[in-house]
Amino acid sequence: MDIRQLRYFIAIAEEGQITGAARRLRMAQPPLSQQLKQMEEELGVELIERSGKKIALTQAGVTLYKQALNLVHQMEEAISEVKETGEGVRGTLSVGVSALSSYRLPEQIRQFRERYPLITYKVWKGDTQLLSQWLEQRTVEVAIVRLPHSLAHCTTIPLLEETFVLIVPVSSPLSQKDSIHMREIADHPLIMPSTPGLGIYELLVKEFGRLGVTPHVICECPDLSLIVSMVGAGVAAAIVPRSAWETQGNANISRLEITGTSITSSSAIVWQTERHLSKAARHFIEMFAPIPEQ
Amino acid sequence: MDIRQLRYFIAIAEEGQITGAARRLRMAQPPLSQQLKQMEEELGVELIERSGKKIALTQAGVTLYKQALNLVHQMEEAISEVKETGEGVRGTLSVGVSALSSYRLPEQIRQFRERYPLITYKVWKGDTQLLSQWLEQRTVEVAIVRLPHSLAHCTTIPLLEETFVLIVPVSSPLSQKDSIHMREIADHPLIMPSTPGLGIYELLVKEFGRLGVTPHVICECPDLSLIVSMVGAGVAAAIVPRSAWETQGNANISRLEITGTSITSSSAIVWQTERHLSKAARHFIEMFAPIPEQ
DNA sequence: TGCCTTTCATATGTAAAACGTATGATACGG
DNA sequence: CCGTATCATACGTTTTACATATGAAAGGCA
Repeated sequence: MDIRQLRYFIAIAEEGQITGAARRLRMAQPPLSQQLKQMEEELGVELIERSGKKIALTQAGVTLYKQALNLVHQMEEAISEVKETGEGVRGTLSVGVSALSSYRLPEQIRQFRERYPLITYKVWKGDTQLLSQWLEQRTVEVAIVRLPHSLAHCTTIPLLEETFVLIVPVSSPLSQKDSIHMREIADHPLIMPSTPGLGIYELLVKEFGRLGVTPHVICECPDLSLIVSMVGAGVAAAIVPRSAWETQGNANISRLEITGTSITSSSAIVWQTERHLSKAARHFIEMFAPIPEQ
Repeated sequence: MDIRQLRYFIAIAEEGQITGAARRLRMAQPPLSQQLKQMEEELGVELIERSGKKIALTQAGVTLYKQALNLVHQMEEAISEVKETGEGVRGTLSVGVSALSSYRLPEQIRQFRERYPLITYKVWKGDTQLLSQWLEQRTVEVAIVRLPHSLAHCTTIPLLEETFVLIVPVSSPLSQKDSIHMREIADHPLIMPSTPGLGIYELLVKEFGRLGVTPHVICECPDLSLIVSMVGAGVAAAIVPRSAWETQGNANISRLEITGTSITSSSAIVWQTERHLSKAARHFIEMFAPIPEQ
């Protein structure tokens, strides 16, 4: 018993005759009679009542008809779901994010969902070491990290570059200003974003060095929302990517533009070069940038 | 795409390799690879990731696996349901009853349900003319009537014979007695069961005639429960089959054995001889008596 | 590293199954 | 009563699923 035979039976049941059903199925009548007979033998049940010219469904026939409708429908549903999954319009996307990139993910997912509303997500958050492990084990297919990173065997596509801003508590005298020179920042206690393996901390320290000053770092923290909380609580000021301010900022915090420097940071989307990318992941990446040929 | 291929894919997914799946399916490995390839082409989707020796399901593969499990299960359910219907352990049984037999039907159905709990019922109640029409149109498959009847082209199996009893209101002086002679009944006003086409009325009248008396019939009624109600209300006495008293009797009614006669009545189960009987109907009939060969 | 084993893919032949054509049997309608 | 329509049977053809033989490539082990 297979789906083809179920389709045959549906046609027979709905046409009320074998000849008509055969016409509808664009096939000859004898093989259809033959298939019907075969089904009856396989099931050990009469499916139609043969009284001369006309046929009528037996009870078993009615049962089979209902079931067949259902099964054929389900089969079609299944096929289209598999196709959609293959095309990446449905499926599960596993994304790893570093702590310093995670705050942008919700917006990225929101945007992606507009185009591919059937995709579901698994989001993992961890430091570079964990991300590397997850990429290796295929726990995640893609990761979003801060550049520069130290992930091996990966293709990296940088996302939008962004400048840094200084966020300060509104209680601070600095909150009266609109901007501040990089060199001047070194005079104030600072909280710095820092995650093992991520280069932002080194990048900033090197830039301070180029300007001949040493920052007064009172706290390193890998979690941006925690940094923002600390600033909001009046602990100190912090240098953070502009988008971090835009998404996490609140009334307790003021933002100062940083002058006298041109350092930027960018997130990047990363995946293992040699391994297979699901269509969903491919689409996700392509939302930001074209994927280079292997 | 058919069920067979779904089974193949389930084996591949669960074994994690094609060779092992082929072993489990008791077939050679190449045709299985071939079928898998064919499915992928039909769906336009990669189902497994080939990285050398090992295989892993793609997202589309996972989707298909889940769907396949579901579909194969549903197919098996459907097949067994159809088989059960064909064997008459499931299905719908349409029964017609004459008014004079209907009061026994609940017990018959209760009994039948013990053996075939999956059967559902459609019960129709009407006079002989209607029953005949219903049998003809296949509105009902079988009918239960009082003998003798006048149904054409039907096979009749008599059920248990039963004698008649006289039921009287407890307010009647007759209720003091245990039995009464048939001839004596003619002295009292009577309600008689009577349905067009059913022979009970004629049977009883003829019996009175044989004894040289004429009954004093003040009411003819085709509905037994109505007769019982009337007796209970003190309208008159009534001659009814014994089982009618047993099932419908109540505290307002006394029963008297009838002596001086040996007339009996029996219900019978009836169906159209030349037409197909569903297995459910066949089993229902066989609960009471073996079905004669055609 | 090199060899062996395991696994998947390809090629080709064979057996089975589905299908089409031709034809016969039977019932319904004019 | 005959013509037409429908289902069943018989037989040949095509398609397709399967088996065998063999090649390619990757992982395991010395």
